[in-house]
Amino acid sequence: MFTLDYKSRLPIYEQLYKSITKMAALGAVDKDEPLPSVRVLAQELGVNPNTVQKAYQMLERDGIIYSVPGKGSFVSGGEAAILQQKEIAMKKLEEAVLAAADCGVKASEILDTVHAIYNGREE
Amino acid sequence: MFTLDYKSRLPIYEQLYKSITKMAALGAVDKDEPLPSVRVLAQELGVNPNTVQKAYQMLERDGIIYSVPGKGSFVSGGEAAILQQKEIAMKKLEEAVLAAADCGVKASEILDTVHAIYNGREE
DNA sequence: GTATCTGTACTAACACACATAGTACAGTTT
DNA sequence: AAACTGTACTATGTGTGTTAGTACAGATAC
Repeated sequence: MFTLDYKSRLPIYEQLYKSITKMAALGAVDKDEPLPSVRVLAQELGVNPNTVQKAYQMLERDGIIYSVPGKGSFVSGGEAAILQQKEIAMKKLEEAVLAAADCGVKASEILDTVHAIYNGREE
Repeated sequence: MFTLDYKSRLPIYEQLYKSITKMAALGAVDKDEPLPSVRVLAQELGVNPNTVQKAYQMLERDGIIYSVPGKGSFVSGGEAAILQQKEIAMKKLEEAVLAAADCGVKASEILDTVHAIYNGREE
């Protein structure tokens, strides 16, 4: 269900956070759908329950999921996730464009790249 | 000369690496211009000489600078730096565009953003 | 030649964040 | 009652980044 890179510089709990946020944003999980329990997911991934809990807490703090003691954790409506993901993407886009411009890349080259990516997506 | 974020998750030696690479790529430092010595720069930045040396070693490994024992460290021609920076920027661009597309951002919106950035740069 | 700079190469120790291990408690479900 | 859920807490291990200190050889200036 999730793919982790245990050797990444990114902490496991952040990888989990990003994974679940992305799934929520893309609609891969439905609203109010239950997530695996802290203990179950920890065992599935081969990590400590504390690590999963940390990710869940961050997700709840940001409105991506909500947790009910005794019942479980569930994905909220995807709006918060979508907005967050879009904001991150646009910020990264701006950074990349500015960096490319600094290196002398022409606007046309950037635009061509964007076109190529969009064309490659729908075929 | 350099701005460091001592609390960043990015190690200081990597911040230094990126700073110097960017300066070399943008022509802010000339070819064969001497860099501050390991010890001097360390004192200026308030860090350990070992940390600076680590950055210099990585820079030399990647052809951004060259070091001569007994003499000092000097910036190479900026070509390697420019190529590397451009490659990084284009890769980030692709990532950002894909992420934005996943969130339902239209191609036109991306293109508008790119245009806005380029227009904002020359005025 | 001496002093002082340079890069380079080590070892030892400290600090911090991440992750683990274990325990405990209250609420929910069966 | 049993088995699950989230939550909270302490203690411990571990790896990485950083510091501290020392040492040596080459280059430069006096």
